Amino acid sequence: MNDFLYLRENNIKEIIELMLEAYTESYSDPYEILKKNSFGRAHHRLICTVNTNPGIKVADLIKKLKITKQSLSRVLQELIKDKIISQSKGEIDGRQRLLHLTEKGEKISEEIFHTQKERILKAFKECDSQEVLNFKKVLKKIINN
Amino acid sequence: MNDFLYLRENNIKEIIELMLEAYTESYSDPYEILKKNSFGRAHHRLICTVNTNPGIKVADLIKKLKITKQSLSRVLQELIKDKIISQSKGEIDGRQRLLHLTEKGEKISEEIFHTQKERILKAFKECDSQEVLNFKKVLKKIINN
DNA sequence: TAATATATGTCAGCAATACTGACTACATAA
DNA sequence: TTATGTAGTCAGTATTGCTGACATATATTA
Repeated sequence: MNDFLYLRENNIKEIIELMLEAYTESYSDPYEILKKNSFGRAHHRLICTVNTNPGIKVADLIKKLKITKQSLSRVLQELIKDKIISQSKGEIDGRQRLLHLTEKGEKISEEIFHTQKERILKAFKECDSQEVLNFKKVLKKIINN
Repeated sequence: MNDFLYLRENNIKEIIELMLEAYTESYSDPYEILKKNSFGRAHHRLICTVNTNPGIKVADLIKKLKITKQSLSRVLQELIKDKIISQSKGEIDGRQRLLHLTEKGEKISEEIFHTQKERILKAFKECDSQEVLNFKKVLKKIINN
Protein backbone atom coordinates (compact mmCIF):
# COMPACT_ATOMS: atom_id res chain seq x y z
CA MET A 1 0.00 0.00 0.00
CA ASN A 2 1.91 3.00 -1.19
CA ASP A 3 -0.79 5.21 -2.62
CA PHE A 4 0.59 7.91 -0.32
CA LEU A 5 4.10 8.00 -1.74
CA TYR A 6 3.43 11.59 -2.78
CA LEU A 7 3.23 12.59 0.87
CA ARG A 8 6.68 11.23 1.64
CA GLU A 9 9.53 13.31 3.01
CA ASN A 10 11.68 13.09 -0.12
CA ASN A 11 8.88 14.10 -2.43
CA ILE A 12 8.04 17.13 -0.29
CA LYS A 13 11.71 18.17 -0.17
CA GLU A 14 11.94 17.84 -3.94
CA ILE A 15 8.82 19.95 -4.41
CA ILE A 16 10.25 22.68 -2.19
CA GLU A 17 13.34 22.85 -4.36
CA LEU A 18 11.34 22.70 -7.59
CA MET A 19 9.33 25.70 -6.42
CA LEU A 20 12.53 27.59 -5.66
CA GLU A 21 13.88 26.71 -9.09
CA ALA A 22 10.68 27.58 -10.94
CA TYR A 23 10.56 30.93 -9.20
CA THR A 24 14.26 31.69 -9.72
CA GLU A 25 14.07 30.72 -13.39
CA SER A 26 10.85 32.41 -14.32
CA TYR A 27 11.52 35.57 -12.37
CA SER A 28 14.88 35.98 -14.09
CA ASP A 29 13.27 35.95 -17.55
CA PRO A 30 12.57 39.69 -17.71
CA TYR A 31 15.99 40.71 -16.43
CA GLU A 32 17.09 42.56 -19.58
CA ILE A 33 13.87 44.43 -20.18
CA LEU A 34 13.73 45.47 -16.51
CA LYS A 35 17.30 46.70 -16.67
CA LYS A 36 16.48 48.78 -19.76
CA ASN A 37 13.92 50.63 -17.63
CA SER A 38 16.22 50.84 -14.59
CA PHE A 39 13.96 48.49 -12.70
CA GLY A 40 14.91 45.57 -10.48
CA ARG A 41 13.41 42.56 -8.79
CA ALA A 42 11.43 44.73 -6.36
CA HIS A 43 9.73 46.67 -9.19
CA HIS A 44 8.94 43.40 -10.92
CA ARG A 45 7.22 41.95 -7.86
CA LEU A 46 5.29 45.15 -7.27
CA ILE A 47 4.11 45.51 -10.88
CA CYS A 48 3.11 41.84 -10.99
CA THR A 49 0.98 42.13 -7.86
CA VAL A 50 -0.71 45.39 -8.83
CA ASN A 51 -1.32 43.98 -12.30
CA THR A 52 -3.34 41.03 -11.02
CA ASN A 53 -4.86 42.97 -8.11
CA PRO A 54 -5.95 46.30 -9.58
CA GLY A 55 -7.09 48.72 -6.89
CA ILE A 56 -5.14 46.96 -4.15
CA LYS A 57 -4.46 49.12 -1.09
CA VAL A 58 -0.99 49.74 0.27
CA ALA A 59 -1.48 47.66 3.42
CA ASP A 60 -2.53 44.60 1.41
CA LEU A 61 0.37 45.01 -0.97
CA ILE A 62 2.74 45.03 1.99
CA LYS A 63 1.15 41.85 3.34
CA LYS A 64 1.37 40.08 -0.02
CA LEU A 65 4.96 41.05 -0.72
CA LYS A 66 5.98 40.59 2.93
CA ILE A 67 8.05 43.75 3.07
CA THR A 68 7.87 46.86 5.24
CA LYS A 69 6.13 50.04 4.15
CA GLN A 70 9.50 51.77 4.03
CA SER A 71 10.85 49.21 1.59
CA LEU A 72 7.71 49.38 -0.50
CA SER A 73 7.68 53.16 -0.46
CA ARG A 74 11.04 53.64 -2.17
CA VAL A 75 10.13 51.46 -5.11
CA LEU A 76 6.51 52.58 -5.28
CA GLN A 77 7.45 56.26 -5.42
CA GLU A 78 9.76 55.54 -8.37
CA LEU A 79 6.95 53.78 -10.23
CA ILE A 80 4.49 56.58 -9.47
CA LYS A 81 6.99 59.19 -10.60
CA ASP A 82 7.54 57.26 -13.84
CA LYS A 83 3.75 57.10 -14.28
CA ILE A 84 3.72 53.30 -14.28
CA ILE A 85 1.41 53.11 -11.26
CA SER A 86 -1.30 55.56 -10.19
CA GLN A 87 -2.85 56.11 -6.79
CA SER A 88 -6.44 57.02 -5.97
CA LYS A 89 -8.07 57.85 -2.66
CA GLY A 90 -10.35 55.10 -1.33
CA GLU A 91 -14.00 56.10 -1.85
CA ILE A 92 -15.27 54.33 1.26
CA ASP A 93 -12.20 54.88 3.42
CA GLY A 94 -10.39 58.06 2.48
CA ARG A 95 -7.21 57.02 4.27
CA GLN A 96 -6.54 54.24 1.82
CA ARG A 97 -4.49 54.69 -1.35
CA LEU A 98 -5.63 52.33 -4.08
CA LEU A 99 -3.07 51.33 -6.68
CA HIS A 100 -3.53 50.76 -10.40
CA LEU A 101 -1.33 50.32 -13.44
CA THR A 102 -1.56 53.32 -15.77
CA GLU A 103 -1.87 52.82 -19.54
CA LYS A 104 1.89 53.22 -19.73
CA GLY A 105 2.16 50.69 -16.92
CA GLU A 106 0.02 48.21 -18.85
CA LYS A 107 2.27 48.58 -21.87
CA ILE A 108 5.49 48.07 -19.94
CA SER A 109 3.82 45.18 -18.16
CA GLU A 110 3.25 43.51 -21.53
CA GLU A 111 6.94 43.81 -22.28
CA ILE A 112 8.11 42.71 -18.86
CA PHE A 113 5.94 39.63 -18.66
CA HIS A 114 6.26 38.59 -22.29
CA THR A 115 9.11 36.09 -21.86
CA GLN A 116 7.74 34.82 -18.59
CA LYS A 117 4.31 34.28 -20.15
CA GLU A 118 5.91 32.47 -23.09
CA ARG A 119 7.65 30.16 -20.65
CA ILE A 120 4.41 29.27 -18.87
CA LEU A 121 2.51 29.00 -22.13
CA LYS A 122 5.06 26.65 -23.62
CA ALA A 123 4.89 24.48 -20.51
CA PHE A 124 1.09 24.47 -20.51
CA LYS A 125 0.89 23.57 -24.18
CA GLU A 126 2.65 20.34 -23.31
CA CYS A 127 -0.04 19.58 -20.75
CA ASP A 128 -3.78 19.02 -20.91
CA SER A 129 -6.31 21.29 -19.25
CA GLN A 130 -6.81 18.94 -16.33
CA GLU A 131 -3.12 19.00 -15.46
CA VAL A 132 -3.04 22.77 -15.54
CA LEU A 133 -6.18 22.97 -13.40
CA ASN A 134 -4.56 20.63 -10.88
CA PHE A 135 -1.43 22.75 -10.89
CA LYS A 136 -3.42 25.86 -10.10
CA LYS A 137 -5.46 24.08 -7.44
CA VAL A 138 -2.39 22.81 -5.59
CA LEU A 139 -0.66 26.18 -5.88
CA LYS A 140 -3.67 27.86 -4.23
CA LYS A 141 -3.75 25.26 -1.46
CA ILE A 142 -0.10 25.94 -0.74
CA ILE A 143 -0.79 29.65 -0.43
CA ASN A 144 -3.88 29.41 1.78
CA ASN A 145 -2.21 28.09 4.90
CA MET B 1 -14.96 25.36 -28.17
CA ASN B 2 -13.15 26.62 -25.15
CA ASP B 3 -11.17 23.63 -24.07
CA PHE B 4 -8.13 25.91 -24.25
CA LEU B 5 -9.31 28.47 -21.73
CA TYR B 6 -6.36 27.48 -19.58
CA LEU B 7 -3.98 28.90 -22.18
CA ARG B 8 -5.59 32.33 -22.05
CA GLU B 9 -3.77 35.52 -21.17
CA ASN B 10 -5.60 36.08 -17.88
CA ASN B 11 -5.04 32.57 -16.65
CA ILE B 12 -1.31 32.79 -17.40
CA LYS B 13 -1.06 36.15 -15.64
CA GLU B 14 -2.84 34.72 -12.63
CA ILE B 15 -0.51 31.72 -12.54
CA ILE B 16 2.53 34.00 -12.61
CA GLU B 17 1.24 35.85 -9.57
CA LEU B 18 0.25 32.65 -7.77
CA MET B 19 3.79 31.36 -8.22
CA LEU B 20 5.17 34.59 -6.79
CA GLU B 21 2.80 34.32 -3.85
CA ALA B 22 3.48 30.65 -3.19
CA TYR B 23 7.22 31.31 -3.22
CA THR B 24 6.98 34.43 -1.04
CA GLU B 25 4.72 32.66 1.47
CA SER B 26 6.52 29.37 1.71
CA TYR B 27 9.99 30.84 1.73
CA SER B 28 9.05 33.16 4.59
CA ASP B 29 7.98 30.24 6.80
CA PRO B 30 11.44 29.56 8.28
CA TYR B 31 12.20 33.22 8.97
CA GLU B 32 12.42 32.88 12.77
CA ILE B 33 14.49 29.72 12.84
CA LEU B 34 16.88 31.17 10.27
CA LYS B 35 17.24 34.36 12.30
CA LYS B 36 18.05 32.30 15.41
CA ASN B 37 21.07 30.92 13.52
CA SER B 38 22.00 34.31 12.01
CA PHE B 39 21.05 33.04 8.56
CA GLY B 40 19.10 34.84 5.86
CA ARG B 41 17.36 34.19 2.60
CA ALA B 42 20.64 33.48 0.82
CA HIS B 43 21.60 30.73 3.29
CA HIS B 44 18.13 29.24 2.99
CA ARG B 45 18.35 29.02 -0.81
CA LEU B 46 21.82 27.53 -0.63
CA ILE B 47 20.96 24.91 2.00
CA CYS B 48 17.80 23.94 0.10
CA THR B 49 19.70 23.36 -3.13
CA VAL B 50 22.57 21.43 -1.56
CA ASN B 51 20.05 19.40 0.41
CA THR B 52 18.29 18.09 -2.69
CA ASN B 53 21.48 17.98 -4.80
CA PRO B 54 24.11 16.38 -2.57
CA GLY B 55 27.55 16.52 -4.14
CA ILE B 56 26.66 19.45 -6.38
CA LYS B 57 29.69 21.36 -7.65
CA VAL B 58 30.11 25.09 -7.16
CA ALA B 59 29.59 25.99 -10.83
CA ASP B 60 26.24 24.18 -10.94
CA LEU B 61 25.12 25.78 -7.72
CA ILE B 62 25.85 29.19 -9.21
CA LYS B 63 23.82 28.33 -12.31
CA LYS B 64 20.86 27.08 -10.27
CA LEU B 65 20.77 30.03 -7.89
CA LYS B 66 21.58 32.52 -10.67
CA ILE B 67 24.10 34.45 -8.60
CA THR B 68 27.80 35.21 -9.07
CA LYS B 69 30.56 33.19 -7.46
CA GLN B 70 31.41 36.19 -5.30
CA SER B 71 27.87 36.36 -3.92
CA LEU B 72 27.82 32.62 -3.37
CA SER B 73 31.23 32.63 -1.75
CA ARG B 74 30.37 34.96 1.12
CA VAL B 75 27.42 32.86 2.22
CA LEU B 76 29.06 29.50 1.47
CA GLN B 77 32.13 30.30 3.55
CA GLU B 78 29.90 31.13 6.51
CA LEU B 79 28.11 27.79 6.20
CA ILE B 80 31.40 25.91 5.84
CA LYS B 81 32.84 27.70 8.87
CA ASP B 82 29.70 26.81 10.86
CA LYS B 83 30.14 23.18 9.70
CA ILE B 84 26.72 23.13 8.02
CA ILE B 85 28.17 22.35 4.61
CA SER B 86 31.30 20.36 3.77
CA GLN B 87 33.44 20.42 0.65
CA SER B 88 35.25 17.53 -0.98
CA LYS B 89 37.60 17.45 -3.92
CA GLY B 90 36.12 15.99 -7.10
CA GLU B 91 37.51 12.48 -7.67
CA ILE B 92 37.44 12.71 -11.45
CA ASP B 93 38.24 16.39 -11.72
CA GLY B 94 40.33 17.58 -8.80
CA ARG B 95 39.53 21.24 -9.44
CA GLN B 96 35.92 20.77 -8.50
CA ARG B 97 34.63 21.26 -4.99
CA LEU B 98 31.63 19.04 -4.26
CA LEU B 99 29.21 20.24 -1.61
CA HIS B 100 27.34 18.22 0.99
CA LEU B 101 25.33 18.91 4.11
CA THR B 102 27.15 17.73 7.23
CA GLU B 103 25.29 15.85 9.96
CA LYS B 104 24.86 19.14 11.73
CA GLY B 105 23.64 20.58 8.45
CA GLU B 106 21.05 17.83 8.11
CA LYS B 107 19.76 18.57 11.60
CA ILE B 108 19.46 22.30 11.04
CA SER B 109 17.88 21.54 7.70
CA GLU B 110 15.17 19.57 9.49
CA GLU B 111 14.43 22.57 11.65
CA ILE B 112 14.56 25.09 8.83
CA PHE B 113 12.28 23.20 6.48
CA HIS B 114 9.87 21.90 9.11
CA THR B 115 7.25 24.63 8.76
CA GLN B 116 7.65 24.79 5.02
CA LYS B 117 7.22 21.02 4.75
CA GLU B 118 4.14 21.16 6.97
CA ARG B 119 2.68 23.78 4.65
CA ILE B 120 3.19 21.61 1.56
CA LEU B 121 2.06 18.47 3.37
CA LYS B 122 -1.13 20.11 4.55
CA ALA B 123 -1.86 21.27 1.00
CA PHE B 124 -1.11 17.84 -0.46
CA LYS B 125 -3.30 16.06 2.07
CA GLU B 126 -6.23 17.99 0.63
CA CYS B 127 -5.37 16.64 -2.82
CA ASP B 128 -5.21 13.19 -4.37
CA SER B 129 -2.02 11.66 -5.69
CA GLN B 130 -2.89 12.43 -9.31
CA GLU B 131 -3.28 16.12 -8.57
CA VAL B 132 0.09 16.23 -6.84
CA LEU B 133 1.73 14.32 -9.69
CA ASN B 134 0.27 16.82 -12.15
CA PHE B 135 1.51 19.70 -10.02
CA LYS B 136 5.02 18.31 -10.08
CA LYS B 137 4.88 17.59 -13.80
CA VAL B 138 3.83 21.14 -14.68
CA LEU B 139 6.40 22.61 -12.31
CA LYS B 140 9.15 20.65 -14.08
CA LYS B 141 7.91 21.73 -17.50
CA ILE B 142 8.06 25.36 -16.38
CA ILE B 143 11.67 24.90 -15.29
CA ASN B 144 12.92 23.08 -18.38
CA ASN B 145 12.53 25.90 -20.86
C1' DT C 1 57.11 19.60 -21.24
C1' DA C 2 55.20 24.20 -21.92
C1' DA C 3 51.35 26.90 -22.80
C1' DT C 4 46.60 27.46 -22.26
C1' DA C 5 42.08 26.76 -20.36
C1' DT C 6 39.00 25.72 -16.52
C1' DA C 7 37.19 25.61 -11.61
C1' DT C 8 37.48 27.86 -7.68
C1' DG C 9 38.76 31.40 -4.38
C1' DT C 10 39.59 36.18 -2.86
C1' DC C 11 39.88 41.33 -2.42
C1' DA C 12 37.78 45.78 -2.95
C1' DG C 13 34.17 48.68 -3.93
C1' DC C 14 29.42 49.59 -5.23
C1' DA C 15 24.16 49.11 -5.86
C1' DA C 16 19.70 47.34 -4.71
C1' DT C 17 16.64 45.74 -1.46
C1' DA C 18 15.46 44.81 2.89
C1' DC C 19 15.26 46.15 8.01
C1' DT C 20 14.36 49.15 12.58
C1' DG C 21 12.89 53.19 14.99
C1' DA C 22 10.87 57.62 15.29
C1' DC C 23 7.86 60.93 13.79
C1' DT C 24 4.02 63.33 10.90
C1' DA C 25 -0.50 63.95 8.56
C1' DC C 26 -4.88 62.78 7.87
C1' DA C 27 -9.32 60.05 8.22
C1' DT C 28 -12.26 57.22 10.77
C1' DA C 29 -14.34 55.25 14.96
C1' DA C 30 -15.46 55.21 19.80
C1' DT D 1 -12.80 64.86 21.66
C1' DT D 2 -9.82 61.25 21.93
C1' DA D 3 -8.06 57.10 20.26
C1' DT D 4 -7.06 54.18 16.39
C1' DG D 5 -5.87 53.09 11.67
C1' DT D 6 -3.62 54.13 7.04
C1' DA D 7 -0.12 56.02 4.79
C1' DG D 8 4.16 58.77 4.17
C1' DT D 9 8.82 60.15 5.47
C1' DC D 10 13.58 60.58 7.45
C1' DA D 11 17.75 58.49 9.10
C1' DG D 12 20.65 54.79 9.77
C1' DT D 13 22.00 49.85 9.10
C1' DA D 14 22.26 44.84 7.35
C1' DT D 15 22.01 41.60 3.74
C1' DT D 16 22.39 40.19 -0.73
C1' DG D 17 23.47 41.02 -5.01
C1' DC D 18 26.88 43.08 -8.68
C1' DT D 19 31.62 44.24 -11.35
C1' DG D 20 36.55 44.05 -12.01
C1' DA D 21 40.96 42.34 -11.01
C1' DC D 22 43.92 38.93 -9.64
C1' DA D 23 45.57 34.22 -7.47
C1' DT D 24 45.90 29.13 -7.22
C1' DA D 25 45.45 24.56 -8.46
C1' DT D 26 44.29 21.18 -11.77
C1' DA D 27 43.36 19.60 -16.50
C1' DT D 28 43.95 19.74 -21.34
C1' DT D 29 46.30 20.72 -25.53
C1' DA D 30 50.05 21.80 -28.58
